Amino acid sequence: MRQGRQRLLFELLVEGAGVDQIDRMDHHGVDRGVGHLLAEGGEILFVKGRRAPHTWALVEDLDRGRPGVDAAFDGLVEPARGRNVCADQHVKADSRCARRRTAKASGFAGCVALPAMTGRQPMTVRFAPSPTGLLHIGGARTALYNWLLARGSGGRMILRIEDTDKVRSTKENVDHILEALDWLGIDYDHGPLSQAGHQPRHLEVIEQLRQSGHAYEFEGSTRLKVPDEGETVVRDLIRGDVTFKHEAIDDFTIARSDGSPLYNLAVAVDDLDSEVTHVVRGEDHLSNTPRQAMILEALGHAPPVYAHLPLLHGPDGKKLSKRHGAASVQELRDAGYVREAVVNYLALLGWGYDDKQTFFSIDELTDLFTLDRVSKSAAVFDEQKLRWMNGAYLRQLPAEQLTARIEAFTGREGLAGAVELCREKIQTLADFWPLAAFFFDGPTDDPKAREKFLDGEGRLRLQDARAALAGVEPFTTETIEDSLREVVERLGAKPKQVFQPVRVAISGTTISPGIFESLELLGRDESLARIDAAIDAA
RNA sequence: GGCCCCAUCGUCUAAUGGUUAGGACGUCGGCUUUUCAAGCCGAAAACCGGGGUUCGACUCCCCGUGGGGCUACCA
Repeated sequence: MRQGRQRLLFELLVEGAGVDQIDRMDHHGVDRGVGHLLAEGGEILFVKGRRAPHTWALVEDLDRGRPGVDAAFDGLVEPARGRNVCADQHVKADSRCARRRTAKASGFAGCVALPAMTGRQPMTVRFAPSPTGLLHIGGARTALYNWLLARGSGGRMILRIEDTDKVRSTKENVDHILEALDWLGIDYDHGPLSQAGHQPRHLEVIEQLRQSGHAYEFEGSTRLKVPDEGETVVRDLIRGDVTFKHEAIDDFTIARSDGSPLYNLAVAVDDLDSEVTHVVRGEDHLSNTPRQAMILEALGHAPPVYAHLPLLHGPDGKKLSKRHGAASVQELRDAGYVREAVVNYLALLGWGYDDKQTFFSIDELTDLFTLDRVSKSAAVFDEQKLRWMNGAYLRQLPAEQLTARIEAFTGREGLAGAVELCREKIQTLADFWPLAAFFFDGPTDDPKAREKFLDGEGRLRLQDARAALAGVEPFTTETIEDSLREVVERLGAKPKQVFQPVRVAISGTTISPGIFESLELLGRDESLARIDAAIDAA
C-alpha cells in the first residue's frame, strides 16, 4: 500500500448492524457525506475487509487539502471503537462496484455500504443450468462461484434445472450436469429441482398477473405489460446499477399460446419462491434481467441482488462455443486434470485475490471469494495454464494418493514404483501412461530412436553396459549408476553416449524417467533381457 | 438496426488519483543435467484512441473505436 494520504478502510465486525440501513444511505452519501450517513445509520461504521460481515466503505476524497483522513477517521470511527475494531488495514476505497463509485464522488466523505458484498451474511444462491448439453467450463465456473458464496457465507445453494423447454432438455444432459458437479465437489442444499415441475405455480402466477391487469393475452399467449415510460434499474454487484429505459423494452411473452410458462417468468417466480437473495449468473442474462425484475415488481416483490459474471471466450477471442472444443467438465476429467486444479483454475478465471497468491485450497476459496473482486471483462480459457497448475497439484500430492489416482485413471494396478519415478514429469494423469507404459508392456517401438542410438557405436557401448550391469550386486539405483559411470569413464565417452543406448534398449524411446531408477525398477533380469534383445535387433 | 455490458503484457490478472505499471501461464536465454520434465536465475512483453476534470490519470467524465451479449410463444 502506498504511504501517506491514503484512504483507510477499516475492518470491523459490527454485530447486528442492519444491512437494510445501507440502501437508504448510499444514495445521498455522495456529496453530503458523513454526517448525513451517520445520522441515518445510527452508530454505523465502516468498513471493510474482504471478510467483514458487514462491509462499509469509508470513502473520502483527499484531493483537496481537506482535513486529513486521520482526522476524519478519528472523528467517525471512534464511536465504534468500544466494540470491536481491527483497524489496521489500509485499503483503497472506491471500487469497481458502481455503488461505491457513485459515492466516491467528490468532496469529502461518503459512507457507502455494500450490502451483498458481505461475504458473511448468509446468501441464498442458485445454479440454474439448462440441460441442453454438457456442463462446460463457463457453467462450471458459475456453479463454483455460487457454491463458494453459499459455503463462504453459511448460506444455501440451490440447484435448479431449467427444463421448461421440453424439446431441448434431456434426462441424459441432466445426469451429465449432476455428474460434473459431483466431480467438482460442488454440492447443494436443495435440489436438483425441476423447473418444469413448478408449472402449476407458474400458471397460477400468470393468472394472477392477468387478473391484476399486469399481463394480457395476445394471440393466445400472455404478455406482460411494460410501461412506455420510466426505467428499471438492475442492481448488479459486479457492474453497478444498470438502467434500462422502458421505451426500449417491448411487452414480452411470459406464456406460450398453449399456456405453458416461459423462461423469464419461471426464473423470476422460482427465485422468488426459493427466497434467493443473490442471482449470480452469466452476463448473457443481463439484458433479460429487467424483464424478470418487472415480473417481480408486478407481483409486489423486490428483486434479488444480481451479479452478472463476465463470459468466457475461446482462444480466438470469440464467445466460447463447441467449435473451440468447449471444454466440458467431463472432458477435463478425462484429459487427466484433477478436481483441485480445475477448481483453482476456474476460480481464477474471472476473479483474483491479490498480486501474490495463485494457489488456493477449497477452504481458502470459500473464505476469500467475494463478488467485488470478480472482473468485468470476458476471459479466455487457457489450457496451458491449467496444465501447469494441474502439474503443480500432482507434484504436491502424497505418493500413495497420486498412485491411487493414476491407478483409478488408467485402470491398472501396481503402479506405485513407476509413479514414483514419473511424478515429476507429468502434468496430467493422462501423461503418466505414455511415459511409463514400457515398464509394463515392454519397450515402445520408436525406429528413429533405435536407429540413432543403437547403431554401430551405440551397440558396442550397449554391450559394455550390459556386461557391467550383469555384475552389479545388489541391483539398485546407486550401484547401477556407479557401474555405468565406470563404463563411461573406461570408454572415455560422454555420459549420454552410454546412457542413451541403454535408455532406448529398455524403454524403446529417448524419453524416459531416470535411467538408473528405471533399471532398478525393471530388475536385472528384465533389463538384461531387453538389452540383449536390442543388441540382437541392431 | 435498437438496447445493454466490457476494454492493463499473447493469456489470466494486480493497481481503487502520485508505482521503475506488480504477479502468474506461455515465450526466449542461462544454470542444473543421463533423455524429457521439474527446479532455480534472468529477459522480452501491456495501460485501445481522442478529448476533458485535476497540480497530477491505467485509475474519474465524455466521444470515438473494438469486442461481446440481448433483442424468441429458447434458456
